[in-house]
Amino acid sequence: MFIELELQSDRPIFAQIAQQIVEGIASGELNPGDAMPSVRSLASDLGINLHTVNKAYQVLKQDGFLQVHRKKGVVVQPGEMPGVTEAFIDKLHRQLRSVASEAVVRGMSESEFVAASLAVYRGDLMYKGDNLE
Amino acid sequence: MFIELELQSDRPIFAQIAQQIVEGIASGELNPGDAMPSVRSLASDLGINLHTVNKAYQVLKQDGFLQVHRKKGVVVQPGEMPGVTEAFIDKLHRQLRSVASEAVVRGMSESEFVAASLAVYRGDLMYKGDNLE
Amino acid sequence: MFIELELQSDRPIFAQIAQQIVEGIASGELNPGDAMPSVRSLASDLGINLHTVNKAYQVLKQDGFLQVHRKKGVVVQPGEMPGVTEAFIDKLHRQLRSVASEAVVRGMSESEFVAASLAVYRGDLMYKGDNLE
Amino acid sequence: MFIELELQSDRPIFAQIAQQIVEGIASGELNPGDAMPSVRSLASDLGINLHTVNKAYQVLKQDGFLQVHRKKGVVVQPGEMPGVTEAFIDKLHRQLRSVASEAVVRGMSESEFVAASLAVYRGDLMYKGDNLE
DNA sequence: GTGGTCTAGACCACC
DNA sequence: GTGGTCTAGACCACG
Repeated sequence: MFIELELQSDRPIFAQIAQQIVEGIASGELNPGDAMPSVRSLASDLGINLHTVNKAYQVLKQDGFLQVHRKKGVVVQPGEMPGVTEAFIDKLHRQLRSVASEAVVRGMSESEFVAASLAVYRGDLMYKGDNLE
Repeated sequence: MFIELELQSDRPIFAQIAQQIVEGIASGELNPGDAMPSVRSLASDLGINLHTVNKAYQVLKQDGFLQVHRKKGVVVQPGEMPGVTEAFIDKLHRQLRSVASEAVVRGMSESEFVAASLAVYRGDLMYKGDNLE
Repeated sequence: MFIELELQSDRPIFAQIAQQIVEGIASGELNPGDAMPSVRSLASDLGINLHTVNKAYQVLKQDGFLQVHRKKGVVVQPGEMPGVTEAFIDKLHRQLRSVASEAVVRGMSESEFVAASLAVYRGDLMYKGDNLE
Repeated sequence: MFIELELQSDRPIFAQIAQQIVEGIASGELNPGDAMPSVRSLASDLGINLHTVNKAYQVLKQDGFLQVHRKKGVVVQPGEMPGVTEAFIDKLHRQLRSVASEAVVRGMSESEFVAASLAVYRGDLMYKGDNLE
């Protein structure tokens, strides 16, 4: 699991970590039940504070993507992943809307926009697709 | 031009204003050359601080969506709107990626995701569509 | 709003704070829309670190009892309080079960146990009851 | 005696064990004088550490629910079970209060709350009730 | 060793 | 002024 941080981004570090873990799950690089590195080791690997890693884990635990297991530490949700909840739909629409309106104003066509969405969606399945041969 | 703020959102108010102005342009509710309300009046209408409105305008001016006109004050870009720059493509991909990976993990199908993107893109053209008919 | 901490309790400080705020809402001492003290001021009042107070606020925000308002800081949920969710029922049963089984073994009768539950439930409405005259 | 652990619960394993033993006594599944499985065998059955089971036994011995018997090893308190001490009343009230106040805020009615308490109390007597008929 | 909690002190964006 | 984030370093319960 490789995580690359942009320390000087406007996006919080913990959010970057959380997102890349989700991407890892989406791509099949991380599988249900897999053990995550301990907060300490990941923090040390990334050269950041353990609390920052911990916050990322907490956020994902809260959303149901990770679980804290008493014996194995933090693991990727071994049971059922959270589904397409109403809250997620809301979030999805809000984020899409913010980016779509700018695309419209900048003159990006409908097909270009949809093509970009599709490409990105498929990109997240890259690894998994490779694994499935 | 109606702007609705969510004071308890995690999204900064100035960003909410900026986005809704872009949406207004996308939908055709705001047209090139239109005069924007003065910082003071908009701030007063929204019941917020002058600085907040000003920051929203600054951001949009910076991106080329607004212009400062000698007599009319702040106006919607009367000339050519900023196009699909490489920077925008990057931003688009980054934002899509963040939401797409979560969609994948939550089990949202490719077609559902693309349909959502399309719906949102078209939603931004709602007003314009109405006007065109 | 008075909060009393047991610094040497096994119960985390942040949890004590969170619970006493909920009790304050239950009793009517805190009403929807009321502004909570800032993390800094409450922390200073209680003689603890601001992060500890912050965590209590975060937990309550997560559960929907508090909201973070961009202008007023942290406020008591002004809209609808979270209802009797399935998750709460689960939590309720788990906690009741833990205490009820011990009550049974210690020979506390059914009526004594129910009476205690009732008394405690009503106790939480003490202030509110007083206010309603 | 069946003990089921939730490894990903926030509740310590030793506490889960201790509670389920108390529940076993409450339900009549475990009777005064009954021999408890040895620390080693129980630990092995549950697939956990010796120390963890030991700690559960220590806690229960401390409270008077278990006793160390010269020959039989650890047994369920053969004499008089601990009664309704003042310390227990305190604990009972503290725990009930924490859950009752949240119930009040969430709009759970007095009768619903009392009904839940009663149901849980009786639930702990399920087995015993079955045996008595 | 793990995660959970707490402290202390700092910088930041926002309003 | 507010809350949000990050760092550094510490202690604890748990397994």
